[in-house]
Amino acid sequence: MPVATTLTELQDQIRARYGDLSKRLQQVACYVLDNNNSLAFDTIKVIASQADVPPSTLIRFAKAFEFTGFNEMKQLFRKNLVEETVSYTDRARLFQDLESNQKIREKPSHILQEFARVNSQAMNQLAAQTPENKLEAAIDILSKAENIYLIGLRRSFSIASYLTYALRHLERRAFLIDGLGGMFKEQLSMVGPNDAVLSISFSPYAEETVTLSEAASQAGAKQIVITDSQISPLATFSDVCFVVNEGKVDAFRSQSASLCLVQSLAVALAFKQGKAQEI
Amino acid sequence: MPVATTLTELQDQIRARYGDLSKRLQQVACYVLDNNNSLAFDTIKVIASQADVPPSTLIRFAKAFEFTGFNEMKQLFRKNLVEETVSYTDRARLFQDLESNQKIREKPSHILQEFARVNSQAMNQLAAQTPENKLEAAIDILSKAENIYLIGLRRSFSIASYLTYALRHLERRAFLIDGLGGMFKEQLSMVGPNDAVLSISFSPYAEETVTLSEAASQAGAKQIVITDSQISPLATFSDVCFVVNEGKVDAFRSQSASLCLVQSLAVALAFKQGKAQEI
DNA sequence: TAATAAATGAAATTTTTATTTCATTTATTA
DNA sequence: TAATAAATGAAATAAAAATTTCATTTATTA
Repeated sequence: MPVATTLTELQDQIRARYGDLSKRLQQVACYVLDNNNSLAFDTIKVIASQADVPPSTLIRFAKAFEFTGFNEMKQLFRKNLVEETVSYTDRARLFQDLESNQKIREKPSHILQEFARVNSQAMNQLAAQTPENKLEAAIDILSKAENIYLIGLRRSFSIASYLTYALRHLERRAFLIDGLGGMFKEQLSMVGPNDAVLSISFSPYAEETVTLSEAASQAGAKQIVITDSQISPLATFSDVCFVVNEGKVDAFRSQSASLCLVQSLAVALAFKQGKAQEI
Repeated sequence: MPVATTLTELQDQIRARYGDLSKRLQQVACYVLDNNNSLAFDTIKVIASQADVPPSTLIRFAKAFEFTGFNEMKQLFRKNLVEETVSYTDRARLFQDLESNQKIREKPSHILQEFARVNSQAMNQLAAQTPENKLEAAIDILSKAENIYLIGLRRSFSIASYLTYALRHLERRAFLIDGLGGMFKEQLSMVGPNDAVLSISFSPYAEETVTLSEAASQAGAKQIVITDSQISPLATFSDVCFVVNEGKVDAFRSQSASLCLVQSLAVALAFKQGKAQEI
């Protein structure tokens, strides 16, 4: 029997062989099957005392399932725990380590596959980590705003322009600050306390975005921010701040999670307005 | 200031004191705020090398926030990860049971979760169904084109604008047809046989996109098309046609798969050009 | 039941990890 | 700019972990 590479696999193996294990190993098996978090986090010593066996038995157990040591087995539990929440940055790095074959890494289909994988993970993480009340707060701001200004430059421009499109379809007064004709400031000059500004900016933070956000903040407008770090310069002015951990393939940062967030906001707003029409 | 007892508390403290920290400690602060999973799992050595500081700095950081050592701080991250996983699982189950409950279906967090799920599926399907040779062909066209014109209106504008941004960063001569000043035709008037046109359009197909594509085709330019059906009007003129099946939440069609495709094209092109710089 | 094999656990050993120390660099202040 | 303080990082040390060893117990079988 080959060594298990996922937690599910391992659990199946344990159940299959349970009857043949010695008394002590059965005791370990029970603990292992029922305490995933403990296995992921605790040291051998702690696990041993909780499962009421000596440490050496744990190592015997791991070796009985073809692992080179207890730590190797432990990795399955960690991987499993992380899968639901991992920042895809870490995963991508891991993948690089394993996948040293340059020829394969550069194949377009492989890149597409990697992006799909990485983006899935990033979006699921976003969904798991974004608290209900932040979303509610953002939607509340958007639904009450007289005018909504969208700021997103360079890399973030596409996201901002999508949201503008969606908001317009919801018949909201949405204005995309695009700096056409160099008129950044002019485009925001009418912003007031009844308005909302949604800014999107990722490192390296576009200077104009920060300046404009600050200006809007001083004008008393409500601020929603989408950014990539808790200490983004934009976070300071924000009423609601979404920190999005985007996926990466090599050095290439994705945008999917941000797009997903923005779409969700638009759809939730549509429901709130009772306008469930197509976007 | 008392020692933090939850991750949120710690994050607040870090943000509050960020400005007063030394350069190295700020560097640690950034890493700590943005890499929860790494903090929960990795050893000091690993974290230190990823944050690019010596191990001792990490311990200084922990002590600066009143912890007795780094491990004490680490516990907050572990606790948080475990709690998060639990609530995530619970939520998922809850929604399955109550799928028909309108109140829940309209909750923003549910919408976000649904989009994440649906988009993951769509992207993975895209990756699985897009043949290598189509990708190769598209990249070949892009890499040989003298000028690249991007057409995407309304819903597709954000995707087109993202690709324009990416191509510009790869130092390709990319031009976004945005119809500024009503000059659609004029923007495309210079297109010739050595150029490529990439059109993006989904049902209902924007009339201008179809017209422009046709014109470009007659001018002898290579055509890459991203659309949602084999029988899209654009498919006719195309040299390479990607059919993307986007995810939907209720009637709301997503864009993630298209974005994923477009990013993959850009990255693959970057590799081909040997310019693996950040996009 | 005696002889043998398998399982077990305490303790020693090895390995890894966290922490401290201290010489050096960098920033601040007089 | 000299003097002083703060910050830094390499390397030593301390602590803790994982693993192995081996004497002892328990089970198996001739």
